[in-house]
Amino acid sequence: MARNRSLEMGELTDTAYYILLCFVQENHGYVVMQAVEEMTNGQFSIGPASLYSTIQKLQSADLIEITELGDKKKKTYRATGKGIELLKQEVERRRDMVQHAEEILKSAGEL
Amino acid sequence: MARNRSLEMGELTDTAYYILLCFVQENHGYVVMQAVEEMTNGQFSIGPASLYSTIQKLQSADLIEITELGDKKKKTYRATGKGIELLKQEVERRRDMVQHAEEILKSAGEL
DNA sequence: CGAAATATATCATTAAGTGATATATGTGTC
DNA sequence: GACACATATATCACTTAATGATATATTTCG
Repeated sequence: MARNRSLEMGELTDTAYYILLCFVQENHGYVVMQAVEEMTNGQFSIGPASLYSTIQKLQSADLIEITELGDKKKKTYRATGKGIELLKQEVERRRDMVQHAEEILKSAGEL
Repeated sequence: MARNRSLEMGELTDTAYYILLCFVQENHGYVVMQAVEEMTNGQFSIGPASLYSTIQKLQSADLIEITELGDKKKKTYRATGKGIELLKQEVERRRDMVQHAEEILKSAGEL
């Protein structure tokens, strides 16, 4: 859902949502690719190009931050307070999307 | 989320999701703009450019069909069987996305 | 050592979303 | 009947998001 200027608008695309979610815990970028694949049983996957370009955007928007650990060669990231807040908001928005659909499908006899 | 080739991959962007949802009931395209605005209390909105370009894509993918009514001047659309199935699947995917986030946020003490 | 997994990065391209704008029809009202 | 306003559809040019392909270190372990 490449919704235009989604971060500026306070919206997360599915890709950004999953990446931000993985950084609620301090993690390497690489972990995201595996974790999302596993979480969704392969339904959704994020490749390196999407991963690292989205990480840069999340960082610019101050939603994640680099957390330098002992060794300087690997980078780890963690969601900022602002990132956590946006994530919660976006969880809520998706919950609403599910509810909207349930109502309409139900009243059409499709559920 | 402008997830690339989302329709081919069997995924709906948020925009496509809401448009398809509005066509569970037979409706004019125009209704979508108002209904989404109202449903989401203005949080999410779809302009004419997004609306009609997405309608064309949904139609090409056989997810909605034109239903010619009495007067030939207005077009109404309705989700196809295939469209309803994909919509249900995408509702489920979003439900999962919410659940994934709840688990991680909860175990991080953020919920 | 050598292979495989881990980890990060960039380039060029495709797809999605949008702002701006145009146009026609319908409805009510003064 | 003229005017304003909402309804309804459409397209162009542009920006942003996502990706495929590819490259390159580093680490782990047999």
